[in-house]
Amino acid sequence: MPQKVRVRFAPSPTGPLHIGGVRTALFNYLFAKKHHGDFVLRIEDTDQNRYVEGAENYIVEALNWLGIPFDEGPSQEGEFGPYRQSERKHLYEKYALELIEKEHAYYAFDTPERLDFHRKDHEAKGKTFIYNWHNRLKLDNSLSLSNEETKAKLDSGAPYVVRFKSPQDEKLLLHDIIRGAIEIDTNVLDDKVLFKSDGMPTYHLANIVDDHLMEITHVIRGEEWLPSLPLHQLLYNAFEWAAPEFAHLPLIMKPVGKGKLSKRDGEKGGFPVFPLSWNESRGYRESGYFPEAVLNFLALLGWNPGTEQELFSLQELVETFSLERVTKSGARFDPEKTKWYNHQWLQKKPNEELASLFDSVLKEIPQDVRNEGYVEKVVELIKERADFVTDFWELGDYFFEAPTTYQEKAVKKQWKDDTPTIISQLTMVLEPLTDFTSENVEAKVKNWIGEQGLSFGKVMPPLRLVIVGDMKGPHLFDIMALLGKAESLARMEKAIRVLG
RNA sequence: GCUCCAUUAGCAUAGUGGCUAGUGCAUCCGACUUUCUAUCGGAAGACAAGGGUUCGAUUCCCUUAUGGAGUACCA
Repeated sequence: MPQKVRVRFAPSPTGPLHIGGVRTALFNYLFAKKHHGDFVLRIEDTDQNRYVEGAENYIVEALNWLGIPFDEGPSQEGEFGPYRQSERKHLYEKYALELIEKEHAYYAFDTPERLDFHRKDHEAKGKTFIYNWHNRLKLDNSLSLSNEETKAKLDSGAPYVVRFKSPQDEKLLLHDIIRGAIEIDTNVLDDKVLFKSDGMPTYHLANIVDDHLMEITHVIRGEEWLPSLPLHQLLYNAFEWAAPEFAHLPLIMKPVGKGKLSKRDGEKGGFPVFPLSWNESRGYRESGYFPEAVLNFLALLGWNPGTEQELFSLQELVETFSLERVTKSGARFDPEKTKWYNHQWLQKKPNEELASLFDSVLKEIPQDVRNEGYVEKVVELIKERADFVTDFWELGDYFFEAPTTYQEKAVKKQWKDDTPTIISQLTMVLEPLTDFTSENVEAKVKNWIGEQGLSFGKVMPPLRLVIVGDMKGPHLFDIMALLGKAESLARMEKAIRVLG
């Protein structure tokens, strides 16, 4: 019977989740749901020095906002809890000892200062200090010391760490779902610390132990972990545990320049790098992005379905996703494209929903101009050219307030000596209309232009200026119809007074 | 420096041992009987370089270059 798929997202609560972390979470979620498995959130807080207040809540809130909640995690306990490593602290030591027992690990007493000295010393000579087979016997540890000496040190309470004894002269054949086979020579590996002198495990130990205990079947994480894969594989071997499958996701790179995407890029480029706001940094949510759009662009960053479809709902992503179709190389982040995704999702939203979102910025506008579905009709006309709900006001302010000023450049270009006369005559044409629909007004105006032997250019642009105050907006007659006869005529008369 | 990973147009990517290398964003140009950051139509633009293997390579192999990651008692 095949094992149930279980994946985990294991962030460190050292700050807000950034967009790369969110994508890792998303891919884990998609993979889990595709295979009807479990998505586990595990908080990797083994480094007390880097703990940041509020970061864990932030992570949970971000996942919820995006609609990719975890099945098990803190405050959502399953049978594999607890889900914070700090609360699992007591578990790890015995595994470290087991490895020492099996001679896959050893005690090391070297002080951080001493190691630092070695590193600096090597660096000065143009060499790299690696704590492993070639020098471990010259360093201060239970391999170089006799059993008695080691015991004496331990008994005296001397601080120690536990290091992994990486094997010598072995060729390790690793497998990654995205990258395929990876071969590595164990001689270049160093003896990583597994257990710290403060009594906490390092990431490496805690990670392997927890993944095993939590019955994780697939480890899907960022490419920055690829160099740790040999160590992790070796640890599974040492414990004689079956290793999960691994998939290392490509990194998300800066829009311009070198390196991976960072918080500063967002500040420079004026786009969010966090799902939710964090202190001064605005999040995608606060910038007006829909969770659907964020999910959508994130999914297509480093993954594609192999078809030309670009717009996916979460459900469609779950159905279509596969790790085999994840790209191998880093993906440069394109903030422009994220807007396009939001634009697309905005078009899909019902006018009613958009209107109610828009309504909240409209609270200063008197109720009587926005009753009877007026806002919905406005939204219908302007949404096509909007990327965000927050664009609506800029795009359609004239639906709520008559122009108080007229765009200068347009006035210069469009407002000729005879324009006031034309507009004035036009008011008289429109005055008797009882059926003030877009089609009817359009027919009347065009007809009149024809009768007068005028050109469209002489009438239409100034008329737009008069109604809108600017040379923008959707089809002019749609605007006039929605504003209504009284308001349209009032604006025409006002413009004649103001612009003369 | 060392180790590992990658390399199709400005960006994200599809794809193939052999027809004009496909798509989206961005760009430019047209159209919508003259608004537009919308829509529609069109255009331009790529297989990093050099060696092999092969009848033939963007596709397979090697080298170089470039980019990325790691190299902590951080994750």
